[in-house]
Amino acid sequence: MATEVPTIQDVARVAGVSTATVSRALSNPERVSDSARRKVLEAVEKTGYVVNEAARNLRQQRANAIGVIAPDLSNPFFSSIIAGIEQIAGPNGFGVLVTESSMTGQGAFDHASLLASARVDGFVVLDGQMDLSRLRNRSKGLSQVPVVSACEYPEDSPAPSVTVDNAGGAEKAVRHLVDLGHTKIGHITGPRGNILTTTRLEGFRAALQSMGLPVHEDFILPGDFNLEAGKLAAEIWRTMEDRPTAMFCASDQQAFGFISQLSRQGFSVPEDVSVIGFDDIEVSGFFVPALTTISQPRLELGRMAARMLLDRINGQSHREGLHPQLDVTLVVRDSTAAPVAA
Amino acid sequence: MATEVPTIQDVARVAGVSTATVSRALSNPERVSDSARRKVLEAVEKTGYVVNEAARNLRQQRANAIGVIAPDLSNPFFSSIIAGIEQIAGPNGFGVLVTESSMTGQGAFDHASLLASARVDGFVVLDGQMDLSRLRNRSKGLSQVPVVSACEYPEDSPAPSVTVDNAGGAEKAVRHLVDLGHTKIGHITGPRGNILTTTRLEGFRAALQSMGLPVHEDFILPGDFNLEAGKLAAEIWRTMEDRPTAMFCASDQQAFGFISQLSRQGFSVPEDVSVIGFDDIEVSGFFVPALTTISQPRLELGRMAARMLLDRINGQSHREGLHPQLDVTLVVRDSTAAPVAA
DNA sequence: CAAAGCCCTGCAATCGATTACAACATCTAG
DNA sequence: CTAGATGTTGTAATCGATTGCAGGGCTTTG
Repeated sequence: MATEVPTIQDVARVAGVSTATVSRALSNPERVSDSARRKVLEAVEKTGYVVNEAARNLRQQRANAIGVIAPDLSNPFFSSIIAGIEQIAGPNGFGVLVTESSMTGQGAFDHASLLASARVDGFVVLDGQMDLSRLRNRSKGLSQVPVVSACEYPEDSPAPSVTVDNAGGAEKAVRHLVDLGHTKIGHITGPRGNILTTTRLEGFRAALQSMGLPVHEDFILPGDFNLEAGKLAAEIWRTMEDRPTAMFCASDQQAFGFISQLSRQGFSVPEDVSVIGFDDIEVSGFFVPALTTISQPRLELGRMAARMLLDRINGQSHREGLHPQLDVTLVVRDSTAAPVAA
Repeated sequence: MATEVPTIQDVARVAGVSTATVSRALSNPERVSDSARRKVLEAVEKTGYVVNEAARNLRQQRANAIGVIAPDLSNPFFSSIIAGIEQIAGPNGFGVLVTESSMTGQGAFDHASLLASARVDGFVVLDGQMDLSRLRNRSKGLSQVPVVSACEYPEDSPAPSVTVDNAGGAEKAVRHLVDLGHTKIGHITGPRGNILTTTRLEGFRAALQSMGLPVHEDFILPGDFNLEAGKLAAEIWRTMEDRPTAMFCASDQQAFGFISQLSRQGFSVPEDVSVIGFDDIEVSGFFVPALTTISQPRLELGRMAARMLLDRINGQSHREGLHPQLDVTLVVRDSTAAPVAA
């Protein structure tokens, strides 16, 4: 029963043709005669032949796979992007190799080289913290590999990237709150040093100013994108003497943490404070209260990144420095409302 | 600048040794002399050499990679398991290839063969719906590949699997509700035909009976694991004349959908109805109200599956039919309470 | 001092596919 | 009828690493 795995030689023997013909019949069907093609297909069926990717990759000098370096796989935000990458890569015959960059203390280095060389034809990097230039300088082998950053991108990277309009999203959030009548608007930021953090914060500041509102530095609370950060921020908010009546959160998860902790303390949203998030992850519409947020096209982000990477792999080199920016949209739900009169 | 990728030949030339020595110096350092090893390492450094995985895989007849077939990447439940797989696979020198089985109408077939042959050394299958035996019969090539099912497993599969104690979890959930004083307990099931659905449902029934409570068939609502299903179930609950005072939901997401829709309709949890979920995904502790649920060791699930698969790949064949079952725990939070007196 | 054993190294075969090239058959046009 | 074009096929080189085998040098032992 446990027979050998059939090779192209076996197929050729069964079909009564050469291996060259088998190979051609499978990859360029129009280049062989009808009769040969039929014989080959029958033989493939009979033997249960599946091409050996390692041999093909070696010969063709390409892996038919792309690597994805994600900071945190269990974050639903990233997994959606990965799903988008899959949607493009799969049908194009590319496998998707996923690694979590947080895995080693060293950063993603060992994993990157694990994936390196003939293993993948390129990378999509979802981790803005990762030092791409170091990665590329690591070895000649790696420096050849095309890279596309998605979502977060290192500021100085020459690699193409696809992002969303973070500043614009922040502005839409602020405008929504202002339209509702808020004037005391706070912000919980993302983690320090993250490009998303800074662009959203800048967008927040710029929006307030353009609407003629002052920026209270006290209303800007340092945070992170996760649930815990929102909880911590809620504790700070509670202790403030002069509280903002609305908070713009850097992520939906953060907003959940914030709301959760507040309601545990007897406050309610949006009565005591309006909350708006960023991301529009799936559960946001089902939170209590349903979360008003800035919706990112996460799947499209992944799809576009994959498309760009595949193009580069296939030699249609976009000029370096291509940085498309996708639009975000405001989704109004139940966590924002007009402020109650003081 | 855009030089060729260095090969082992280049390293050998620079180091002044044969390729055999380079290969040995890198994979069996103790088998070469100190001086040779030093020369090789220097040459590697100088050239920036990275091994070509395709060539190695071809020669060694192994891919140093495992495939994961998941039903839905954007579901945080699965991505946690994948993270666990990664944690074991990575340090052992294995890459992780992820595919979404929902991707093709045909099921995961094309993807499976995409991954097949020398591309991966084995699979972890997270999709219980997938017809494993068909997959294995597809070709001789595939039938050789070791497979481990995790979480969901096809009932008749001979493949080893790692699961959690779903029936036990259901029982813990019911017991908790009974302890609180509930007697009218309902259940929203998972999707039809899913093994998790049936074991949890059976566990639910068995638990009620063992505690001397009747099973109201009307209180068992058909559902799915997602948010929408919970919302639908809430609509049914609302219209019931004799309503259960507590609901055991087949997943946390479902519970969120249920609670969300109820509160939108002016009901509140746990005052009007207690709700308990299953999974304990990250956000559950931050929901409003924080969700009482059955916690699954998701990371450990992935880690164990990866360990079992790696063992099989390395020839330490567990006897076929090994099916470890991990324990689940009850996590009491705020979505359950004693029923209000009628 | 010779035989046996060990360590280290290099030669060359090998993994399984793809593909350049050449050979051959068949067809077309002059 | 023949030169040339066209279409189909097979031969064999090739991708880059690993590894069985054999040989050379050195040490140990009788």
